[in-house]
Amino acid sequence: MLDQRFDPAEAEPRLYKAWEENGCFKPSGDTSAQAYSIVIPPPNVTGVLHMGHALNNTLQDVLIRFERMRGKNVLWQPGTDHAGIATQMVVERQMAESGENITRRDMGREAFVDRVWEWKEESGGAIVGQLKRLGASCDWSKEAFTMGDRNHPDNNMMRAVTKVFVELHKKGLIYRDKRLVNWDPHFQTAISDLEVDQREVPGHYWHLRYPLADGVTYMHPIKDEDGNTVETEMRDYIVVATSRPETMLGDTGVAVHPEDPRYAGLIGKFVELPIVGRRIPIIADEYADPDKGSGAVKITPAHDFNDFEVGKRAGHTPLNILNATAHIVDGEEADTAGIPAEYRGLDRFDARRKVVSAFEEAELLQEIENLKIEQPFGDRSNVVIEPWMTDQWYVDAKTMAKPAIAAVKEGKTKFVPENWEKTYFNWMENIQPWCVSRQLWWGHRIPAWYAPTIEQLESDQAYFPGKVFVAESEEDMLAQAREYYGSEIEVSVVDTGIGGAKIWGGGTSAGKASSANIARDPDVLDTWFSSALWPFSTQGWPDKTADLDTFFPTATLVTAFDIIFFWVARMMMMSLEFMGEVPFKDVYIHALVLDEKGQKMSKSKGNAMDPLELVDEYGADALRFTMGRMAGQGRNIRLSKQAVEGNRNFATKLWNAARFAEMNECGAPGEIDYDRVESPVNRWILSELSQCAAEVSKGIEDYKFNEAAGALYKFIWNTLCDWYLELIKPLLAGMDDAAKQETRMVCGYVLDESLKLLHPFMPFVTEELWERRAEGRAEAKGFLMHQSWPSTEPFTDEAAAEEINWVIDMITELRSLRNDLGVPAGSKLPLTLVNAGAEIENRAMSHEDVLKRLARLEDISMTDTTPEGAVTAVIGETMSALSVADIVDIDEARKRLDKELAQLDKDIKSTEGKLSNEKFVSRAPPEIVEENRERIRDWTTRREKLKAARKGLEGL
RNA sequence: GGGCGGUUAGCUCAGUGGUAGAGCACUACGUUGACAUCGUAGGGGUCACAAGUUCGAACCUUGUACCGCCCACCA
Repeated sequence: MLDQRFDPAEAEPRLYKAWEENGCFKPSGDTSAQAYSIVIPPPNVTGVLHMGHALNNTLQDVLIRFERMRGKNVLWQPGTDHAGIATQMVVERQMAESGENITRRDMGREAFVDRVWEWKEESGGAIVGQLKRLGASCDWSKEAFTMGDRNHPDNNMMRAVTKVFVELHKKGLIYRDKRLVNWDPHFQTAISDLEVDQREVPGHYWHLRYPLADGVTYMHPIKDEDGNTVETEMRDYIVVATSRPETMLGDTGVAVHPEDPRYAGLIGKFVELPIVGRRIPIIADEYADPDKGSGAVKITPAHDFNDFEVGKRAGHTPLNILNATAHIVDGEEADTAGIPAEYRGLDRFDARRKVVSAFEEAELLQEIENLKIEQPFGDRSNVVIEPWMTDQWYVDAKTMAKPAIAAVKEGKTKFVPENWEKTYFNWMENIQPWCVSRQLWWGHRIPAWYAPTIEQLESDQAYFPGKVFVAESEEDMLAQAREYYGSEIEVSVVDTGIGGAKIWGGGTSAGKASSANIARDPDVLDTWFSSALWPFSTQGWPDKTADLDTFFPTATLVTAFDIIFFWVARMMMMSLEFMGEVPFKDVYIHALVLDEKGQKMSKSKGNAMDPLELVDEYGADALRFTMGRMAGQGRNIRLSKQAVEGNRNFATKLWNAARFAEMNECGAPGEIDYDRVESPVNRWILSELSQCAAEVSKGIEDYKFNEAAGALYKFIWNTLCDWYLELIKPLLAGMDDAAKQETRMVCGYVLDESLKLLHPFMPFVTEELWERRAEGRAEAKGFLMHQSWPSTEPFTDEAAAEEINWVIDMITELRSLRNDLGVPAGSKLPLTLVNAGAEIENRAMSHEDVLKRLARLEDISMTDTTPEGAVTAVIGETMSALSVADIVDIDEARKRLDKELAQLDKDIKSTEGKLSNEKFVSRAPPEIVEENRERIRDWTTRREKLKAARKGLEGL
């Protein structure tokens, strides 16, 4: 006997364990079947399941369970991402909080990395357990990690990353370059453009006067509000504006537009840079916009991306004024830039204040403008990013993007919804070199080594970068080195163990002429570098494996749009380069999960909903179904607790339908022969079922999860429970054994088929019912999750549908009538059908039990003449008489008829108008015209009957 | 500055040319041994605005307004 209700808290862990222990998530291995694979977007190993994960993984699991039931050889590849900065951050924080009073630098690189591994093994990957609670049917035996397994240093994940780096380097697609990067002074590492957030913050423009050198003056025009020059003023200075005054310490020039008449005479002259006293030239460059600010712009090539380009054009050597922690430089660099002692070592913001007050004191501060400015912030550190000159490794993304663009253009990979292709193209066509080196310790170490060149060695010079060896292993590197140096020179590998890009900038003393010290690049690769290989590295690449053959390329990638650039684009590039194929056929981009007010959920806003709490409260099925029902294409999803509650109720509804089936001995018949089903109500539900099956399949195939889930909701609740189960009650309680047997069989069958259709969305409650409806069935036939997907062949019986729909309409209208006329809910009415005609009379008689039961009728009789002293109404097209005694509100009956007559008149009139329009009749498709004609005929008949009924009410 | 999307019932949203829909909320009534995590019935919308295309527009076109988001080096 089924319990009163489903208990997710008890059932879900039990069912999940059973699936897992029975290897249900593994591919079927049926090589004759089509392979279907999805790689999970690997959550950070530090991650905690949030709503985005819940949506993302629910949708993947729906696809996976659907295709598995359709008989494909299915793999859902799980795993986690080592998440360089995030993980290093977590462990460092933990160390700080533990009171050990030891920093990562105190520990040294090796010990720290060990510590991170320990953390990963002990407390990392909690999210995996959370995915299991959602019901994710990943093949956990294949769980992967972007850093591989430290106990097997030869693991393929490590080899894959190294191989890719080395080969790209060989092809010239990875190179070293010294240029401006986005430098994060908090983490002291370079980050990529994508890891920088532009945020609007309150700020200022300081308008600074730079005195002209050599006594030069010029006439500056003063304009009025309309832009007309009203007077001119003689100036011995030029005004520049900046939001970062401290950068003036590194200015190498002032640029004006070559055609700006105001400054034409100043080009080639110099300004005397305050504070540092350096003479810097006024140059002409089109970058200077005459309409912005004063039209003159200070140029700081070492600390601004635009200025870098301008400086390069003008032949200026960039002057670095900041160190890795964004303090003003000291020592040699400070000497070069002429930075006064009192500025050296200052924090950048202290330096800013000091610079501003120096200008103020010198009466060179023309104006301070208060406004909002866009500033770059590190997306993880939340500190202001500085453009900074460093040596880094870059991937030539521009070259690699070309095939990736073509593949989408050719339709080898499709975006769903399609409009995301635009976003993809826009990004790819304007792609910048991808900075892949990070000054961190946690990650894939760059397989590059630096050594002195032979010339440097001979002259005992400091070397940097010297000779660069890029190799898949230290042995390979040493082989290269021996070949390079010859047998005379001894080679030894040293590990400086110190991170930070600048270590190479200072120069390292060379070894003696007879021996060369070689040091490995201390930096690691951007986490996304290894994530980019995920679709093939997880299948064993670079080894040739059976899994790689079978499951690459994958079928579908399911992800949110915010990851298109970080991940999708890079997987495309890497797959095409190394596998010669796209990594996935479809990219389904789903919505973001927002709160009820449409705000992004975040911990800091305090509006984050915890998916696990919802699972605790309502069950995983309810949350999953909610996600499914809301996952249309494009839109954001606003999640509310109420919605989840409603879908929990849906699960309860299903559960109770199963209880009803159990009580009425509607068992599990297995396959049934549709042709032998006779009763219209049973034939009708079978046709409704087949339609539902088709809609669910189509919905999932087209990634219209909301349509699939909506069809299920409607079928199970509104069709199956509200009507079918009610309509068969008389049959199940009746004396006709044949009909009873047939109905039990069909009811049981439809319920089982519904469980299959619902399973991808609600795996737990359906699996539980599958087993509970026929004890031991799981053992005999296997789990529900391994059953075959229901047929989507249409089964229709129009006659049965028409008949049952007539019954449904009749009941609905009678119920509505009773309500409107104030008939007490408990009282049973006698119903008389007037001149109904043979077909209707037959229907009424064959469904008498159901009509009486569901419309609360005393009895049903037929007559040829309108009865005296009765209230008549029109139901469908049949005039029906009800005894006056039962009707509480005759006035309401009149009103009801009047209202309906008025509406009918209006409808008829407007449709007649349409039909009398010659253009409509001649140009509209004939079936539409006919539809309108028929409508008028029906309405007119009905109107006649309504009028007669209304007349009958006059005297009452 | 460029791009994308949105505007339909009180709320959250479906609905891509043929009589405006669902869930929740609301109102009334609850009887039938699957279900009160429920049932039955009901109220509620010039589909943001304007012009156009069409026999016919929530839907196609153009424009306007407002709201989101993404990308971009404005001193």
